[in-house]
Amino acid sequence: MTPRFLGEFEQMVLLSILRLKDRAYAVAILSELDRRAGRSVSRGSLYKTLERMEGKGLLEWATESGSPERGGHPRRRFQVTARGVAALQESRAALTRLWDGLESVLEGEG
Amino acid sequence: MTPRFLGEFEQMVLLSILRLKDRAYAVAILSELDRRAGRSVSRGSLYKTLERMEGKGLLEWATESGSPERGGHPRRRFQVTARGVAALQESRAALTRLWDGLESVLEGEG
DNA sequence: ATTCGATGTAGACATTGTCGACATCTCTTC
DNA sequence: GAAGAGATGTCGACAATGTCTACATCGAAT
Repeated sequence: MTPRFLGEFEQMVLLSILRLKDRAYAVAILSELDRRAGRSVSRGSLYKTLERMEGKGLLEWATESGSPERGGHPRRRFQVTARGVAALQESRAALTRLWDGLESVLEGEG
Repeated sequence: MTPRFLGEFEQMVLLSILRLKDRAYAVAILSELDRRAGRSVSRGSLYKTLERMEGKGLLEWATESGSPERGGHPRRRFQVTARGVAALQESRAALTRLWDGLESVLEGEG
């Protein structure tokens, strides 16, 4: 099993977790994705991707027991592993190299 | 059918074509992908992706009749459409927004 | 108990990513 | 002029990702 490349959604999810630091809960990731990347997906989609990436060792989570105000029941806090960070760095480096020199074409908002 | 996002490979292929300008032939794209993104795929993989993106209007091609020195038989020259460029801009903008502020984490080469 | 809001799970299916094998077309070279 | 070789391109199959909807739970407020 070759350590394949990150899918584009996987990349965004990992990035969102990193941004949220210690506040990376599923729902928060969902809204970060929506606000930052204009990407709104269902919870199911997110969880599936989260599970798959856990299987690949790109992220991990800790289950926290019920918190007060909210629904008061356990939820998971996600965290990107060192391996996940490395994968992110590679993806970024590759894209950066491809973008290099194309700024004039790639600028502008559609 | 929602005008979905670009897959990560699609993104790289489009970018390679843009970089090659008027020299975007299949084999050239393949080596650009390899050199710039460290991504080596088979010709079959590339053609499949090219066909699919043509179907989505992200790129187009012109068939050139046999050239001298080479195998002397027709080959296709690819070109990214306005729509493809727009998709590329969106993907880039989304990633940029997610990366913003994470430079310290994303730098370094694994 | 019933409903509600916050979570998480399961199963199904569409889209992308990836190959290897096969088919063609010319130019060489016997 | 048939057999190879090199450059293209085409096909069919299958694995990996992306995506949804429906369903199950738990605790709080009814």
